[in-house]
Amino acid sequence: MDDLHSRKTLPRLDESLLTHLPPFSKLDKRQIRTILDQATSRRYDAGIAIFEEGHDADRFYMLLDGYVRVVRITPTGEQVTALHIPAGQLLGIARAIGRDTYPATAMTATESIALSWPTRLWDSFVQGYDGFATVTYKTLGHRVGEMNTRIVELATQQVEQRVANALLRLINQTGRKVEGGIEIDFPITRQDLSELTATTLHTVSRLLSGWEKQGIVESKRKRIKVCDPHALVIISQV
DNA sequence: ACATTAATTATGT
DNA sequence: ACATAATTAATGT
Repeated sequence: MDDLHSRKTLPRLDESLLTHLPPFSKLDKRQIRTILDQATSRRYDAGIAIFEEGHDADRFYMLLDGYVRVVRITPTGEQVTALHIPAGQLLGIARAIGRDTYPATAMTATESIALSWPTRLWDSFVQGYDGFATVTYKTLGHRVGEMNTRIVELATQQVEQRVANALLRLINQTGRKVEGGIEIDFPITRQDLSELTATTLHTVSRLLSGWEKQGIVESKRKRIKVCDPHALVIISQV
């Protein structure tokens, strides 16, 4: 509410910001221009809530840089991370699934910047822009699919397989190739991993220590590198 | 098979 | 120096 009127003379956003991103890739320059002119851009520090579960979904967002964790808070106050969203994807699109409040909280995992639009523009985006609807519903479908498989994992697999799977997904979606392995591209703690897998940070710590001795992973504080993805695949399939 | 508790050590500002 | 992160062992369900 109080951060909007500080943007009178925006350093005019460049059109190339959006031209490559799937939801907008089919649009011409003029369309992108009007979309950008309606957008608000904002920078977020790491660990900040972009929006919170249950609040009025007054805006929807396009993450331009950084990573965001979609988090749900249980009645007992624990956090459960539903999924991670990398730069270049939409978030807060409650309107797309017919809601007027956000179903979860979006926390920045890194310093991030995002564009946002008032939710009342959503319908005009869907109707007026070719490819916007199909692409967003595709990523939406992908997300529920992922959450679905995670639910199955939580119900059927045991802890070691779950964190192995979580690590594999993380390096697939947000992995960065580095010497001798793939590293997760944002700071992640054992606590974070435990929230992803519904276990404790202690168990995660033990597992990682064990894997580290076997040369499967390597980790410093807030950094995890997977050296032998295949070994994790084996573990995850026991 | 895993959580909880607690004590200890390491690491980043 | 201080807070936050990670490890480790012991005990509990």
